[in-house]
Amino acid sequence: MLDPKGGTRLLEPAPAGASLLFLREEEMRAAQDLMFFAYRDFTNAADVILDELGLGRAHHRALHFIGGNPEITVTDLLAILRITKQSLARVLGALVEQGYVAQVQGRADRRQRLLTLTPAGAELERRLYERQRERLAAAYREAGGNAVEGFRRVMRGIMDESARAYMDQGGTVGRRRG
Amino acid sequence: MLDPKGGTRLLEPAPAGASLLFLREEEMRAAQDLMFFAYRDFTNAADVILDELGLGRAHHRALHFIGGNPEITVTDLLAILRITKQSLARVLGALVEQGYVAQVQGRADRRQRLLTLTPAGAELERRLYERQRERLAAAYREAGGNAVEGFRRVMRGIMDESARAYMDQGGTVGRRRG
DNA sequence: CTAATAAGTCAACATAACTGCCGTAACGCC
DNA sequence: GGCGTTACGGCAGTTATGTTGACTTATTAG
Repeated sequence: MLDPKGGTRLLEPAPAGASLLFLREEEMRAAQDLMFFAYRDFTNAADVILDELGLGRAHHRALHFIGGNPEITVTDLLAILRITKQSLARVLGALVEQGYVAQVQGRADRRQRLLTLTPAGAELERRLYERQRERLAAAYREAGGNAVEGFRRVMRGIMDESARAYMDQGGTVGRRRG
Repeated sequence: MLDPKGGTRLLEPAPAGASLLFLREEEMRAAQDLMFFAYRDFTNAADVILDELGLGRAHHRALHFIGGNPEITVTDLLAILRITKQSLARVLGALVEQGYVAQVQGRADRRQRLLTLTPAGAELERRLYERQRERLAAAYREAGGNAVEGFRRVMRGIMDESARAYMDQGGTVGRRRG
């Protein structure tokens, strides 16, 4: 009654009652592989550009989320990246020094140093984005719209509640909207 | 005509004809977010256990792929992980020393040191797997079978050809089959 | 006025990756 | 049977990215 599919016609002899369990385990193991390989090759896509500039993936992540959240506070960015202030400071320091990120004092709260991409930062972020876009777009195209919707749903299910909330706000930290 | 949704009720003035392009860009940016958050929380799932044992994610990855490929050669494992010999040596050394991985000399080729999980290694790998399984299974359950198939197709499309080949062999390096 | 918050900073450390180079043993071919 | 290649291991040094804990300063808020 737990099996909606009914028959279990297997090609190999299987221990009685274990076949569904076995199939699920295979499926979960395969999912682990999917996560590893897809993420590895997705992140690799931008590495050529980063290497040229002597930047790393941490810089890319910062550029990505600052780009998506102009005037984000340091605290909010830390919450998204889930790294420590020190780790971010190193990365952010390099990005500011090299003119990719600008910091301006908050107007409502002058303790804040709001982060925004400079034109150079926006251009770099776009170049990095393009590389990953190529991979993603190709995968989306091959898989089709239906598959993409399924992909979204599963990925959403894997992430934390807080990440889901972030995505529900259209990939922003929730303040502005236009 | 390019906009399938009809109305473009934007809060900001938008360049004419850019709406479809805009939607695709939003979609691709959202996909980057999906990759980041899902992978982050997927890998986090096993961290509690790893921390207790003083191991890292690199050890987990090695355990995972050795578990899925008993008697894998060092060279094959390096090709899967795409790290250098030195990086693997550190991780593998710890796993062997702590009794999670056994090395036996190859029979056909005695230069090889075939890697296999010991019973303790298999048990640890299973504990780590269980943590990630919970997350994946919950996401799969919520999303439904159709979505899972789409997820698979998209993830497959994102990864390299060599990774696809690996997955086509049922998540093995291609030699044995049972 | 005082406590809490936002941000920055210093020092020290851990990890997981990298490079380049060298050595040994075993395989495989001409 | 010798020689080039492969599989594996190891050394030394470097880099990228993360960590902790303690401390400072400016500013906000109760």
